[in-house]
Amino acid sequence: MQDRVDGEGAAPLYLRVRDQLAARIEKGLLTPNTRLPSERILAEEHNTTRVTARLALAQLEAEGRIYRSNRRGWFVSPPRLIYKPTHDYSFSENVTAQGRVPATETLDVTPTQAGTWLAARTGLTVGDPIVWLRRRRQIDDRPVLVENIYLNPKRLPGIETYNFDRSLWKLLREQYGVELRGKQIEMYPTALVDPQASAIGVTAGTAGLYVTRCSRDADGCFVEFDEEFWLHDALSIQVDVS
Amino acid sequence: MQDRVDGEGAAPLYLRVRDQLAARIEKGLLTPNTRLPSERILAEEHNTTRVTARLALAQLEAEGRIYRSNRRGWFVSPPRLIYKPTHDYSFSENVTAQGRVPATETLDVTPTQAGTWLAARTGLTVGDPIVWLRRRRQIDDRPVLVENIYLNPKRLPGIETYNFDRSLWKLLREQYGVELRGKQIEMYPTALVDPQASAIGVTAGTAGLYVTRCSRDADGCFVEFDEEFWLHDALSIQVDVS
DNA sequence: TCGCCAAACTGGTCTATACCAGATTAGCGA
DNA sequence: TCGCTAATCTGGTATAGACCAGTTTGGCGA
Repeated sequence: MQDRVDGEGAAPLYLRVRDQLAARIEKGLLTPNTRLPSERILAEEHNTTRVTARLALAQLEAEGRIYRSNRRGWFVSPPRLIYKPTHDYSFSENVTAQGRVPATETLDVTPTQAGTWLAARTGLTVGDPIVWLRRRRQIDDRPVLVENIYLNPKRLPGIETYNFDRSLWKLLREQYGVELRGKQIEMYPTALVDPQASAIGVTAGTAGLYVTRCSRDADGCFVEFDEEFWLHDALSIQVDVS
Repeated sequence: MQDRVDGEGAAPLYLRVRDQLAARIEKGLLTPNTRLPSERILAEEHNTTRVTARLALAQLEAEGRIYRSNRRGWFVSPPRLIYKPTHDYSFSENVTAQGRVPATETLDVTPTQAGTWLAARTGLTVGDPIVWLRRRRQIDDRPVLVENIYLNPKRLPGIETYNFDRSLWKLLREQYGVELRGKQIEMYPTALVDPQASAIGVTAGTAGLYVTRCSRDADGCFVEFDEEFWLHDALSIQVDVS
């Protein structure tokens, strides 16, 4: 009731809080990966409550300008990684080339069999052997994606014995002479839910981008199916067609 | 305090509400474009408050399973439109081919000049003439995107005199003999903010997908630059590479 | 039957508060 | 100096209301 400076066409309070924070970021007062004032402080600064402060923060989060680290605070998002899913660049090389520091962790390697879902997308037959690989990848110590990779052991015998904390693309090329040719890519924005949200260390419901990629070698033989769950603010996709 | 059926590892209440709604949708009890129970009803059904009910709804919205219509209620999302930005399909044909009903409205046509931002992305020089076209496109009466199109009048003389409530791609081909060749596409998830949010009729902060496309003809001459703001649940992107 | 208006209903915004669990930090004791 | 503990701080979840501005609907009157 106290400080209604606004005229008739005033924006909602939470958008004004948003604007004030956005301005601080644009002016460079808040730089990438620095912590924002806590929700309680923000609420106090604007004579409002945490609920409203959180609305403003959620808005900026949806825009990809800030992100949250579980119970540690809100941070300014770094620039998006430019990602060209049609290229064979390795994640590590791509991240490094953009002046960032990549890291990869293998979460799990399991030999299994193709189910109906995978069979329909790869052309395999249900029951065909598959090596299922789960990895988490980071940029500058921030986990930005988890992935499920389904490898074809018929084309890649002994693949499960390798170490996967490096470029898979290099491994395929150097050890198996694979030249990837055909690729079908599909992607859409969606929220990350468990188990992927937990694996990345974010709350279920955090905005993400779901990307799948089916790769074949020069003979059209199925090599790998990749399913990536990205944080929505971590990347910008580029595709060039000629 | 009353109905804590949960053991020690119970999920938060808002996720249980989410699960119950998600199950109703999956079972087909709630079909695309039908209205969900109101927030107050949902809160009552689960012996909780609107705040918690809204958390559950926001979760499903982030997943792209439901959408909101301003002060009318929450509705089940229809399937995503499959969209291949590397193809020259017209929006109308693509939507029709998937059994849906498309519509296009021209919001604005303005002759103007290229600014630094557009010049950098198109190879034009600052000050070059441009025809700026704004359109809104719908699927089954739901607005799903707004777009800014920047046309090159040097390559397309008299372009501003046409009606744009139809396929631009057909217009270019039939009236100007344009065969689009080179294309640079960039996209990333972000929230829709004004003026795009208002133009689509959603609240600022609604999740979206930002897509830009720079098209050239067979001679490499710049034809059009397209900037699309999609609702995040309305589309699935597919790219095939060979 | 038709058109209008008021009531009822919807989500949008907001206050004020509470308790929890995990992360961080300050300080104390070995 | 080092390591541990306890206090403090953070966001996560939740309650219980309130008022507003559009949308829809029901009923009344012409």
